[in-house]
Amino acid sequence: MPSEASLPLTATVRLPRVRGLRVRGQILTRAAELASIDGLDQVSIGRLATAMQMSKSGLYAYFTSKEDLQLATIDCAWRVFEEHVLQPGDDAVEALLERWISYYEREIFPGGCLFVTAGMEFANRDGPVHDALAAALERQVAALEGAIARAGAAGDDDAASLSATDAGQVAFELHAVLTAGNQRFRISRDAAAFAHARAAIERLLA
Amino acid sequence: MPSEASLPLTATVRLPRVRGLRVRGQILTRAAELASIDGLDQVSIGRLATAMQMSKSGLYAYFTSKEDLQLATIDCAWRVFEEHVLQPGDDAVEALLERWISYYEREIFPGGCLFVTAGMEFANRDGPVHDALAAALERQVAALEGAIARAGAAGDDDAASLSATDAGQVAFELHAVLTAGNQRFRISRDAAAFAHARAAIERLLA
DNA sequence: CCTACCGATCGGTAGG
DNA sequence: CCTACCGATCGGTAGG
Repeated sequence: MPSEASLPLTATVRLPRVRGLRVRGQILTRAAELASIDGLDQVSIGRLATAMQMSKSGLYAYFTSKEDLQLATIDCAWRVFEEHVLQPGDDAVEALLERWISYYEREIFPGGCLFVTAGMEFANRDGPVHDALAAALERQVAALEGAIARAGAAGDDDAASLSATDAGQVAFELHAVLTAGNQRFRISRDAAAFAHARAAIERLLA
Repeated sequence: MPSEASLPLTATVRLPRVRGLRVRGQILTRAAELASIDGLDQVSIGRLATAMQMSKSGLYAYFTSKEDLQLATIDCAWRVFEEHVLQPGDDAVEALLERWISYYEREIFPGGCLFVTAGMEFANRDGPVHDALAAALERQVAALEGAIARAGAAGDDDAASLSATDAGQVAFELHAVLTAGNQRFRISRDAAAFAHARAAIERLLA
């Protein structure tokens, strides 16, 4: 029995497992791209398999069901959002907001923010996918609220008066303006939407 | 040939045509309800036929294709929006905005505003359905802009300074806040979203 | 308005 | 990871 442990299991098992994780990541990235354009539900197992040049049942080696795939896709998309908007160091409100708009503007997801699209898609349904999307929305607003509160605590010029009114209220308004910028850019295909969003933010922070 | 005109065609043709229009209206109302909940694409001919207790091909007596049905549904939903929000007489900005929020709050469409849901659903697609939804969004913003401009012209106290800044910018922000209220109410199922929206409006008009 | 049908695609499974 | 298959549903048509 102890001899089992000395077998080169790490080599024969861990390597494919690492590769499997990498492939899984590639599938999820592709799924998030497609979902941002067409919505989560439109990303069928068949279409995604074709896009990845594998068979449908090949995908089922990585995901147990479509819902499982959708949840993993949301997770992947959230990590992308965090990486581009929340984590890059400078957590001043203005810097955070500019990164946020720029993340829409540069089309990090080719179809715009996945959370706006998929959020409304699942708004009226129940279940884990709805809950994951609702949680992502809450986390987005909480990130804004946190940045406002931190700015107020640091004694920032405008920011202090901002959090004095109500950080939650300002966070709602900022989030509304940000997502409206994305929304109007996607639907009207007019980059003026971002100019509107930036002007609104300037007014809000003044 | 002139005798044809004296035949009672009006009785045998117009009556069924009137009934046909009424049935068509009922189908579209049901379609708009379902689409507000699940999205336009999820309203399949089969599901809608079952909901109306008729056969699929029965529906094809009223619509030539699914796209035709979707365009007619958008038309129907717009008329409902107009009736509840735009037309009721008092075109002061505050009254218009209160009707708008109330229209979300009372769930005139059971799944919230069809234009927000379907707008994002078709945001990245091309074709007549996208164009119809984009036009509806533009008309919504234009209605807000018009109300602001009229208030400014009438020499309203706050309103004059409002349109002085930029009616288009204020309309963008009001629309952002309105739709964000609907969005967060649908996803988070928390009526506090409307309190946020009302507070935002008060701040914007002050 | 109906029944009956078309080919395509859906999510998912069997068996390897 | 594959082929081959399942029942269900899709948009749409034929023919009445």
